[in-house]
Amino acid sequence: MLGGERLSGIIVETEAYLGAIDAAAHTYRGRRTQRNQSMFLEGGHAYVYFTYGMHHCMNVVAGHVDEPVAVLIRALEPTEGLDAMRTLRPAARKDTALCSGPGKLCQALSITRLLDGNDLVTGDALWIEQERTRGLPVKLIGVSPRIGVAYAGEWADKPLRFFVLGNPHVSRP
DNA sequence: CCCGTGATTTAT
DNA sequence: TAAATCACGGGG
Repeated sequence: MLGGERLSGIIVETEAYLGAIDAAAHTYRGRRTQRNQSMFLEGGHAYVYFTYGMHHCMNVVAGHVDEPVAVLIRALEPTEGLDAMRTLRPAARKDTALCSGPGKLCQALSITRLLDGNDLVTGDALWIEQERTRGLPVKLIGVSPRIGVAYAGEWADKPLRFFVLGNPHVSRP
């Protein structure tokens, strides 16, 4: 929600981060810091962090308490509040550039660290609902290695990115 | 391709 | 305390 208006989209691209064993995860080897502490919450909470001096990224915590696994939301197909999103993201020249990346979608929906740790099930500022007008056939789910984790050794190549095949709002095919 | 930008982490 | 890093995005 932003100023009483609802900004929303359908999740079309995600990546899984598997906790202490995953060299690409912020919680690799059980690291627990001020930044990543919300990854240790019960599943259904948000983990929002700030990086590169200008971008935010949003994750959905996916494990139980002290089991720090999460799903990074990498792209949305925007559905409500497109005009507000265009204002929030002046650099986006086409609507497919509004939410086609983890930093982009946070800018488009005004998601910042202020929302870190929020409950995405019961929240009224930031939440996730089941998408109920369109199903997604399993055959339309693409799988690939994760993006931007080349430093992670063997974990760099694991097939942990999932996206909707052919959807133009995905960050890259 | 290269660069901004600054919080966070990791090394002294 | 200091240096390096970074789950990115925009512009050339």
